[in-house]
Amino acid sequence: MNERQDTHRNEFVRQKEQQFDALCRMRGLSQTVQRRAILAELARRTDHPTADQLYEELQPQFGGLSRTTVYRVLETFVRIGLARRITSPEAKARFDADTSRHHHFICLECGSVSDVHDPRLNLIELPPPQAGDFRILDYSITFSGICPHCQTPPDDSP
Amino acid sequence: MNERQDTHRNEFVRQKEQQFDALCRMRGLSQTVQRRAILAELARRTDHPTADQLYEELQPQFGGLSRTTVYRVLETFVRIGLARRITSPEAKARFDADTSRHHHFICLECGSVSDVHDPRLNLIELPPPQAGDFRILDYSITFSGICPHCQTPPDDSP
DNA sequence: ATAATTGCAAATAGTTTGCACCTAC
DNA sequence: GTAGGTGCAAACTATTTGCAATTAT
Repeated sequence: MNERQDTHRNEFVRQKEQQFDALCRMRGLSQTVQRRAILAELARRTDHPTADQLYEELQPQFGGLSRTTVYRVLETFVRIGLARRITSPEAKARFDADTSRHHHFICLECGSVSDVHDPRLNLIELPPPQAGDFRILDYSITFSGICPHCQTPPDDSP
Repeated sequence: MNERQDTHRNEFVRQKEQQFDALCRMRGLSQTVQRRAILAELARRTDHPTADQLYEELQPQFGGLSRTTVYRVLETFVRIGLARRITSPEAKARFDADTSRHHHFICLECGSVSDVHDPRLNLIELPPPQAGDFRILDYSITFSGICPHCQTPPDDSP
């Protein structure tokens, strides 16, 4: 029943390992045991684990793995485009008095959040998909990029 | 130049205060100075402030406001539907080895995150709006609701 | 009056940093 | 051999909790 899914997953893991290999060579990064293990575990899982969850899973398998390393390796993966960080860059809660459905833009540079009022987005009749027993109550679109304020970055050029 | 915007904002603040009033009466909540002040400040701002930003802004204005209270009041606002929390419920970073564009479902109950593979979402040609000097690099849709696992909640009924 | 709410201080959770040792290339 | 990577302990930041004092109704 899960055989086909497993096959897909294994194929995905293999792809990721290859990509890792290539990226390391390209960027002059070391292929350490820790990085391999963390990547394999992250690629194998579909539940979007936290750093801590990965640590808890891997630590027993080879002693002396450090939580710190997991955090650092994940950061590296994100930097080189091998993985993505779900949820906002700065992990602090932000609040909005506007409870109507609308969307947000988050600046990757400064972390600021602004409302997105593109009329086209309101035309999209996003059909709360009832699929797979998920009871979808709401949705929101988060755009990410560079805000006007950060377009001309901290004047480094003379 | 900002006159019209200011008018709108003030109107919005007023609406919010009314809503607060109604909700308090309905739910038997106290209308404290702190709650009024935090609501007014949150409603006035459009930058989706963090609890700390609100605290820093309000604290000087009336001595003895506590950070704790700001956190608690915001939580209350969210609970009664007066405000929204941007970013995921549990504010920890989650990672995903799948770097292709796809979307997520987050369970409001248990905080689990799963991929959303609704084909209709891929049809939506979301036009990275260049509007207002925002350089939009990416976007993702986050659905929220109740996951299959949490549909029949922790058996409280006898 | 009395039940809800606040403030303080201390605890907790997630994440980062400094520095000495270790390892991949 | 050496630059880059790791582990440990300690620091930091965001948030929560216990409890006594205060305030809204």
